[in-house]
Amino acid sequence: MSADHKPDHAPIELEHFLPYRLSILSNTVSQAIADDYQQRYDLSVTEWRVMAVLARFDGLSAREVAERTAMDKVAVSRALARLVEAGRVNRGTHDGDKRRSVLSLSEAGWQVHDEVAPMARAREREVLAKLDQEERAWLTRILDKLQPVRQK
Amino acid sequence: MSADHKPDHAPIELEHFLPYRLSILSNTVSQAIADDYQQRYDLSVTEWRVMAVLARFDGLSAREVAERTAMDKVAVSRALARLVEAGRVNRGTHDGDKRRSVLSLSEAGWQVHDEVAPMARAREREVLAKLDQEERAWLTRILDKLQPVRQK
DNA sequence: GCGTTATAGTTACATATGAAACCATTTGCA
DNA sequence: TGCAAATGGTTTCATATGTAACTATAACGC
Repeated sequence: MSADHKPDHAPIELEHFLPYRLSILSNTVSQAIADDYQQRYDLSVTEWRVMAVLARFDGLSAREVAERTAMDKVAVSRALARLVEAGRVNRGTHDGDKRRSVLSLSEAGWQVHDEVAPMARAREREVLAKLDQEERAWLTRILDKLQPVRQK
Repeated sequence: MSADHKPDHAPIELEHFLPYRLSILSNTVSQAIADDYQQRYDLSVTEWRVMAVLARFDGLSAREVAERTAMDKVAVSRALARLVEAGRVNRGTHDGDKRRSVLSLSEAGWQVHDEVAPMARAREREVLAKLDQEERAWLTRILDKLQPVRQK
């Protein structure tokens, strides 16, 4: 009820606090997309991300997938276990290195990808539609500056 | 290795995909802050958020805390259980409604708050320091437009 | 070649999180 | 009043996630 201001304690105003705002926004956006496919395809966000990189980069190892998705290797391992189990990803062994896996989308995997990708893109467009051209350009520029480009 | 482009499948480029970028950025920023206090004060992010709103709004109920933190009531309930247990939050019962709790920071709670808040603010400044004045203004404007201002 | 160290990936454990069921109290209304 | 529906909050259960330990293979130094 009463919004007591305590000047001596300088409390943080969450609604203006960048980390908090980013967290809310990120969750809202990701959740909206996930809602589209999560139950329908029995596919988690991490699994979807793995599929997305395999769609672009065929034959990656699990470690490389982890790099490209910015997920840790355990998460990738688990996502892959489910994806292989579901027949959405083919897993082979690297010729010269038996530790490495060689991953690619299966036919079924491509089918799922080709249905989910447009939905994800559509949701992104919905979000970006709230901004005008100039704002979108600034957003890209700002994200580029804030993001410690970790492309290895 | 080979970055095969599959025009017939139109894979998503994660590194340009807004939801993905937001997710990475949000995690990076939040984690950096959490690292400052997490172990040192045995305080989780959710607990810290609860403390932050109680610092500003004294006497809230658990539900009101949930509203203000955009967390669900289960998460708030758990965070409060730990905070009360640790003696950082005082929990009373509302006069006219025995279901409601009446929450406020204890002395110890204020002490923790007064140490953590400056650290959080400093981290935020570090992030924002990567942007110039104009970019910061745009960022605020963009977040305002993307965020469906859910102040009830 | 052979032992040490590094790397790819999985497993185990402990903790976090969300959904639904649940209890207590209060509200709405016949 | 008195009872059905709503609300505040907690507990339960199933699942997700992170850290550390572990297995297998490969690379390095000599």
